[in-house]
Amino acid sequence: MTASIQAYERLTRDLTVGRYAPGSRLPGERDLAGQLGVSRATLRLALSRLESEGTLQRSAQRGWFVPTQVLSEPPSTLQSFTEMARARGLRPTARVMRQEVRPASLDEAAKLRIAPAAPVLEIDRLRGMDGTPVCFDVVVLPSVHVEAMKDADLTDRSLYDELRRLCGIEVHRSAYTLMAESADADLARLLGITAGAPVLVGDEVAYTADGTPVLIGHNKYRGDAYRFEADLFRRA
Amino acid sequence: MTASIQAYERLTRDLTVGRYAPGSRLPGERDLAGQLGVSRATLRLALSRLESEGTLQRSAQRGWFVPTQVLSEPPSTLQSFTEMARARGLRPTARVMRQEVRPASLDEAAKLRIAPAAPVLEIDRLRGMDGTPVCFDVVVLPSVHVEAMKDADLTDRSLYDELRRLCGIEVHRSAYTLMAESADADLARLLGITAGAPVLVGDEVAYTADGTPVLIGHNKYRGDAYRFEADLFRRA
DNA sequence: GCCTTCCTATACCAGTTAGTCCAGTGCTGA
DNA sequence: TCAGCACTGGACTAACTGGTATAGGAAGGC
Repeated sequence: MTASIQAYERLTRDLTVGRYAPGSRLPGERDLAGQLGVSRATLRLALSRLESEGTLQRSAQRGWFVPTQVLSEPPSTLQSFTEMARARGLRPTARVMRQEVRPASLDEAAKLRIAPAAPVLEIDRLRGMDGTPVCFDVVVLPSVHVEAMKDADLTDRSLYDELRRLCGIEVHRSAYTLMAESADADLARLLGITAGAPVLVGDEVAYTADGTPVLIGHNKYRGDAYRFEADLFRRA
Repeated sequence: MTASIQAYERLTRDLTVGRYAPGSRLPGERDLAGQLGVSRATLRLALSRLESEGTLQRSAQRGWFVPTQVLSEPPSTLQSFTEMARARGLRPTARVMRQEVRPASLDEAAKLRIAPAAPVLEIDRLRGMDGTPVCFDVVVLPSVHVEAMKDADLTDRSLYDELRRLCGIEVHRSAYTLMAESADADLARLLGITAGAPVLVGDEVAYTADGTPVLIGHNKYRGDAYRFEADLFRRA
């Protein structure tokens, strides 16, 4: 049994036993090393291990702290499907079902601020997590990005990543609308649910930092497999 | 990550999110340092950085002020049902169906950060616009507000308004979760829809500016009569 | 003998803390 | 009108913190 493992186990015991209260600061590394009878370098090995498993939190030049069990606040940020899946430890998948250039509808032209019937690229994808289909995803890109994206392979890839890589475009803001609907027969078959089952429908217009529309999104999520989370703030 | 940078980011977030109104004075450096869990010297590093980029203005011997010109558009804003209806030119209604004190469940106690089985006030309301039922709304308030609110008349009134009037409480942030479900028979009858029709279910925990939980909300909206809109921002 | 691995000991650095003292501001009450 | 006073940011200090780099000792395998 090495000294660093002994120090680790001793600290683990002290922490589980409540010797150091949640939120409190541990004694300095020099003191702690003395108390445990090991050198500072050895103690730091043990502390790093405790940090990596979340038992302790380090704060440079301030000390080591016992985490408070306060649930973390989910920030109100825009996460792509890919990022969301990865944050949950799941593998995001995407099967491209359609990828073609067509004229923009009036509504799309208005949202993207382009001319009606100007060419747009529509990409339909069935998205899943760990293989289970979760969402049917339609994206419409304006003419300026058609050339760069019309032959891009978006299978199992993040659209946001490809937009950045191929067009140098960074999505900054997204106007999102959510509603609940019933699945029709086609959608039900794609998502593996029964017709009439509830789906969460998200309509999105994404913009760059300077306010240029980048894409229109239309997502239909399985009601039982997806929830939407956001932080809302009240205007002062 | 140094403590001063953490303090800087926390303040930036609070400012963009509207925690401190434009033109208002921040708490004194000593108070603010305490709130952020950082020493005054470290806080002043963060404040100086915010001043150099124009986010804050200092006034010696008086305090730190938020510039009057708006800094940036805040993320998705929180609108009460009442405000939302009025913004659409509709008359908000609310029929109180239940208003009683009961012990908190384990889950509620955790979310409200109170003791399990501590008394909470549950208020069930059927909310409508121009008389048409749109939403079944359950709110749970923690023990501290039970006395002030337990006999309040919330018929056709905004809960947020009454909280401000009777408890001096201002809701600042709300963590919102949305999902799609099917209406069961009871809910369908209340909302005047058929059983199995899609409903948009919102779960909410609302907080004051200092992070104290104020209420838990559980709202079930008619899928065909309500959409949820938000602006989401991508983390820089 | 020679290498690796683990540990100890020491020193220095930059960031942080707690504390003190100061002068200016703004309110209150005589 | 003015004195008193609580509070503010401004400035500074001494002590302490983790982060990092260095050198050396002890044990074990080859």
